[in-house]
Amino acid sequence: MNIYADIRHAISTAVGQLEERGFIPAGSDLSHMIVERPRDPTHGEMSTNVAMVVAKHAGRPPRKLAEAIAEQLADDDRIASISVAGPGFLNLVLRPSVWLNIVRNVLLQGAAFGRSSKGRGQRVNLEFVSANPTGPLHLGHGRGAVFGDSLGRLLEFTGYSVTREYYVNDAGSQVDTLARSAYLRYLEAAGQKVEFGTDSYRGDYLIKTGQLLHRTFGKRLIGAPESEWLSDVRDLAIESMLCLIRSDLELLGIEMDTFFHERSLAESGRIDEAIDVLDKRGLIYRGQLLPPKGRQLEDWEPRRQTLFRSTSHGDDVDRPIKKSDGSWTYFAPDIAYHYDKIKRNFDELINVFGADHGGYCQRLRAVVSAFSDGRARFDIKLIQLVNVVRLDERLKMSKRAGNFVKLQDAVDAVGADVVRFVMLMRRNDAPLDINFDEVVEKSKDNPVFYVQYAHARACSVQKRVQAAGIPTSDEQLASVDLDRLLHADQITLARRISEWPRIVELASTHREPHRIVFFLTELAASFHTLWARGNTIPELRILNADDEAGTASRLALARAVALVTATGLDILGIKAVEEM
RNA sequence: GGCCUCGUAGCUCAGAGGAUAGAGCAACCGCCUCCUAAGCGGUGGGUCACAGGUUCGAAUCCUGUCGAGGCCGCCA
Repeated sequence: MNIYADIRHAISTAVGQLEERGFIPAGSDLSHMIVERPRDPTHGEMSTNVAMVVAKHAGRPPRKLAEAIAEQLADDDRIASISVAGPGFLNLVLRPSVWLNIVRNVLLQGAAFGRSSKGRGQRVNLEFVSANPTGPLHLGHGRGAVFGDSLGRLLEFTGYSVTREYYVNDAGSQVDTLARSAYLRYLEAAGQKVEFGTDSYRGDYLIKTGQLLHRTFGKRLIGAPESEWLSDVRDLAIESMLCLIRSDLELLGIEMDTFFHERSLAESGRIDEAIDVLDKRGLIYRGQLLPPKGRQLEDWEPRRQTLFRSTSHGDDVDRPIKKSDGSWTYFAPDIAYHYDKIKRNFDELINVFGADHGGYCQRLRAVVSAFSDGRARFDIKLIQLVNVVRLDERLKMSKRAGNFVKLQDAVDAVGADVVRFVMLMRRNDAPLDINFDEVVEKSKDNPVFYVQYAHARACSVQKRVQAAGIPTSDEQLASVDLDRLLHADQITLARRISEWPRIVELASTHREPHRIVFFLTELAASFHTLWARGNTIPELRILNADDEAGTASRLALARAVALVTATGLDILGIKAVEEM
């Protein structure tokens, strides 16, 4: 139940009635109508711009139109008062019982409150993380992982069917580098002294892989030419890195549905197949690219290459799919990969990429557009950098530099819930600074605890009452008289709770899980406010032994807060704590 | 040079084309005999980078300028 949608519907109906009466011509376009909570509380509890949207079409001044619509709405028993303001806003105040009934609904629906079927079961392919299988995940990967997973939960909550997919880059030269590095660790495990070049992965996470190689192959690979061991070592090293990555993801409660291996594309001839499809559409040609301007390439020479005419699908320059030696570029398997996604018949593709892939978006859009004749919905969410801030020090993470912060270290330090929450506090396209000192603070400076604390407080009163033997199941609370919750702070809280379905819908539509975080913080604030008010106004204290009926209704409100908070945290992939 | 993402309070950031642009932090002043003070209330703080345009109305949409970060053929 979304009260904003309900009232919006009532207003649409009112406009329809005015059309029927001939007050305004038929065919009003209400697509720009907004029904929202005004920022300024003196503008009522709900406001709409409908009169201004329709004014031109209606050929009447907005204020006159607003008055007519207000008249139509006069019989609606949900509306306590309605007024015309400013250039033609309609400001509504609803009867308190409307908000309180929503609270009752929360108790009846529990975790299902706010759930919707907006997505109508549409199948979404959600690709995220997709980090190269050459080492453990760092914080930057973690941000993409948390974002992707929470977005998946959000979409599922709103009626989509989500496939979480990880694209494993196991075919490029970086996995050969991985294999050579693992081989060095293997020699080390066999008791040899080795030296690591600058072009190898020197992280100690490969030590175990080296030992595993030693256990598997014994001394057989020592001194053998690379051509004899590379492929075996590579396979084992990749598998070992994927284990590492999977366990990193597990730390955050993330489980992928599909690991799609790049190598499977070349092996099954699917790259040729995909390029063929493009070729038949006249999008593949041999040609020469201009050198990038404003940037010095020392060894630049003009070369003829096989190119994809991405410019005919919105890209700003055509893209090479083959190197001059005739082998595929990185782009070619990606083309095949997205061809495969489209053939799997998803209604929508969403890719979660790191910011360094920004320059890659347009050509991928061109690919998807070319394969689907512009019909497939395709969204790329770029995840900006994560900086770890400690005092004035900002350490940028770079995988090769070795001074990156491992995801696992962060989770060990502050816990998975805190890591997840912090990662989701910013829009995905804004850089994120994490101050680990602040994030473990147990105060309102730390939004994780602020939200958790609200939930814990709400739970604590319930436990006390339960201990006293008073029944407090959600069902029982749903049947108590809520209409006695008439204090402004109580109604404010009920209103806040009522916004939840709308927030969920907005977050889902925009694919922005951070909106959930902001809502939960505001909900917690409203609850803390009411709670503290109980210190000065005894009637607002939730528990009052002399007033059982009042206690039950206030408890119902608190329980609704706990339910919505827990539901919201669940979308973020965070456990709500009951005691702190 | 081109492309991408941005530019909002001292700091970190929200902001479905709507009204006098909001939080939190930091600063200052208050609130525990009493449900978790891990909390609450109050005060101060703004040329929404800049300039045009679109319209009843722009932080939001369009164009340009400036600034930050990211990316730009045989790396993935």
